[in-house]
Formats: sequence, structure tokens, C-alpha cells
Amino acid sequence: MPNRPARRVPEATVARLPLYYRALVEAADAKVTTISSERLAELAGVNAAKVRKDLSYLGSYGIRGVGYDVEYLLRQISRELGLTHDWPVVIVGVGNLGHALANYRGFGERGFRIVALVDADPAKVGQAVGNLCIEPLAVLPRLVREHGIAIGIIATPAFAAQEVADRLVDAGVGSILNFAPAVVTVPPTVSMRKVDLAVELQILSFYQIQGGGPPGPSAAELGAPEAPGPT
Amino acid sequence: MPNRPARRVPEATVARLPLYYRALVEAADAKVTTISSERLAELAGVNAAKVRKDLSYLGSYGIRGVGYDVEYLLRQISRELGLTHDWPVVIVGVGNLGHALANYRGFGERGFRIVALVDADPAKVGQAVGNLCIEPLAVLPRLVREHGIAIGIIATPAFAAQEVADRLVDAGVGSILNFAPAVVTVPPTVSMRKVDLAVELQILSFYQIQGGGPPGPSAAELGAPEAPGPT
DNA sequence: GCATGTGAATAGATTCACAGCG
DNA sequence: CGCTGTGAATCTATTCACATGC
Repeated sequence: MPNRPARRVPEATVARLPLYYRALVEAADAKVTTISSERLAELAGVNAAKVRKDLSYLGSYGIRGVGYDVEYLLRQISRELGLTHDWPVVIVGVGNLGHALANYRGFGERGFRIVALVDADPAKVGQAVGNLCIEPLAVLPRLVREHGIAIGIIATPAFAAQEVADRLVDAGVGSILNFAPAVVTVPPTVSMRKVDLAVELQILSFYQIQGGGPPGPSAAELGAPEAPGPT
Repeated sequence: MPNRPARRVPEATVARLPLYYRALVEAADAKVTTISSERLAELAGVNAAKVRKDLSYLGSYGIRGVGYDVEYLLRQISRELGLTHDWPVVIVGVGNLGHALANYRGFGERGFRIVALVDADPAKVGQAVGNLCIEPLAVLPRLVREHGIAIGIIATPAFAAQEVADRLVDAGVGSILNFAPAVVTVPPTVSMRKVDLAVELQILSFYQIQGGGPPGPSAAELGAPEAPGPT
């Protein structure tokens, strides 16, 4: 244990750690053993100063005059992000989106495994999706307990989202990813992130009208060589 | 035309306009004619000071001592977000996710209409999804021209994302929503937003480990009565 | 009187630029 | 000598608090 993991990692930094993680996995796959903040920045699509600042919140994991050891840094970031754990996930709401999420490869790859599907619609309960069977909302507490589920995904229509969130929280889930286009509130002990597809399009629509894209060096500076080999 | 639309709307504000829009639609549906910044804040899941500051960037659309006229404010925000236009959208990559997005209601509701589906896989070309037929990548320029497409959605695997983005840009698309877990760069004239599902889960995983959620009044203050009527 | 609109204060994030060290 | 790590400077966003005007 070479270095204290620093006091508090800023939110913006946390949101970028997964990008560094992905970039480092690519680098490791390409047999790169050492990487500079500049190269890592290119691969992650940010700038080098940010990379160094961000990594400095985790500890002094680099070697001056050289760069970062890819494998070592990867381990540190994995640990920080909790990717050494396995994270069983439940999806609530198996409509279009829930269905796609259930089949989505790319979760499993990083330790997130969909272990249960839940839907309030009695007509859907019992149906199989992939190798899972849709369960009724009522058994949520048991599912959470038995599988040790800590993360729930809400993929219901908007009107059901708050109720589902409440049930997830009651069942003991500590993190929620909400795809429903609704304001959902949870106790401060629970973390929640929102993904709203219509909101994203509306933001694009705004900039489309205003001409040009959002402010800042949206590409230019980042416009460096893309990651090599197949991902 | 009562008021100059103010100089430059901050990025963070732009990202919240869709929330106000949604909240105002709900209020209008509930026959509310006038709304205070405080109530609007509740419905949108933010705080009142932010609402007032944000709206002030658009102009002085409120009435002191009273609040905002719901219909009027709704029109102003719609105009600002370009929701008075119709936005034809193309989805590139019709796998699990692309398929779900193609069928997703909730886009169409706000003027975003999927008018074309494109996939590089010859085996998929020709297949019908909903009332659309999957087209080959080669015809992208024609599709963009004929439908007046300004927004493209990338739902391909990571390795194809940059190439698809380049083709979208070449074809004349001005905005891109990228679901592929890859760094993609576009010219500064094009706006792009990313949605990465694995990244979201990794962020949640971080906070799950750290105990408690992210800093700030993640709920408490926002924990006000949820929107009433069915959404 | 009361809720907006906004300058001023604060907090947070990004960038700069260079000291420090391998 | 080169690249990290980091204080200081800058920029952006949020929050406060109150003058303003209906």
C-alpha cells in the first residue's frame, strides 16, 4: 500500500475515472506498459492537465520523467471504482428499453451482471428474457436479499418511477440508475444517476439552432489520433 | 417580442431547460396557469434560485409578486430549445440498443422523429423495424439530404463509432448522440453528446463503495411532493 | 406584500505554469 | 532532461440576499 488514497475525490473527477479505466484497458490490450498523461488524455478524450490533476486525487501513482505504469494504474482505478467487486443488478420495467438493457453486452464485461428482471405488468411476469424470468414487483425485497443486489435500474414509464424508486430503496438498494423521464427523489444515503434520452436530444436541438456546438474546445484539442486496435 | 433573448446561455442552464420544459408541460396539463419559481423548482427537481437565474438568461418572462405564466413560459422555452421545429433523426447501428431506441416512444412525443435506420451489416439491411426498413451505410448522404436530417444517433459497437461519426458529419449532420463506449471526436461546428451506460454504473459503483451518495443535497431539499397527475 | 431578477459572494472545476524528482 | 504533481490563477456554476416593480 504505497500511498494514501487522498481525502475526497471531486465529483467531476469521479465521472472521468471510467474513461481513464477504459483507455487503460485499451492500452493494456495493446501491450503498452507505460503511458504518459498526454497519451492517456488522448485515449480518454480529455486534456493532459486534467488527467494529472484527477489522478493526483487518487494518490501519486506516476513516475516523474516517465509516466504511469499501465497495469498498476489500472489496478488502482479499478479498486477505486469498485470494479474488483461483482455487482449484481436488477432491472425494473421490461419494456423496449428494459429489454434492450437486459440483453446489452457491455454491462457484464465490467462486473455488472443483470441478475433479475422485474415488471409490474402481470402479463409480463413469467416471460423469459435471455436466461432470466420476469418477476413481479412484490418479490423485489427477496431478490435483493438473495442476490445481494446493490444497484437497481429503473426502465419504467415516468408515472411509475417514483414508486419503483421507493421500493428499491426499501428493499435495500443503494444505487439507482434512472431512465424514466421523471423527477425522482431518494434519501441522501442513496445515490442516483439519471439518463434521459429525450433531454439529450433537446440539448442537441438547442445547439443545433444556435448554430455551432457548445462552447469550449469540443474537438480540436481532443481531435488526436483515436485509439488503435479493435476495441 | 417583449424581450431580448439575452446574450449567452450557460451550458449548465441549457442542460436544465428540458427539465423546466417537462415540468411546465405537466403543470399545463394540470390546468395550472401561473407558477412560482419555487413550485417550478419542485417539479423540475432543482432549487428555486437556480430556476430564477436560469430563466433570467432567456429574458424577463416572469411577473414580480406573481410568478410565471405557464403557457407563455412554455412557449419561450420551446422556442429556445427548438421544439417548435420538427427534428428528423437517423439511428446508425440497429443492434439491441438501436432497436430499442427505434421503438422508443418518448422521442416522437417531443418532435424528434426517427426517419431512418442504418446498419453496416449486410445481413440486417432490408429488415423492417417498426415501419422503417434498415438501409446500408452507403446511402447515408442521400437519407440525410432527402429527410433533412440534422441529428444522428450512434448505437454501434465501439470500434465502429468514429467511422460512423465521420460519415454522419460528412453527410451534413450537425448533432450527434453517441451511445457507443468510445471516444469520438467531431469538428467544433458539430455538437455531440455521449451516453455511456457502463460509465454510469461505474460511477454508481464508486459511490456505493464510498458509502453514502455523491455530495450535496442529493435529495432532502429536492425531496418535495412529486408531480401530481399521471404523466 | 410578495416573488422576480440580479449583483455580489461562494464554491467548484479547469487550466496554467513550474518546482520537484526520477 | 522529461513528465509528474500541485499551488496559483482563471473560469464557470451555484447560492445568497435584497432591491425592484408589479
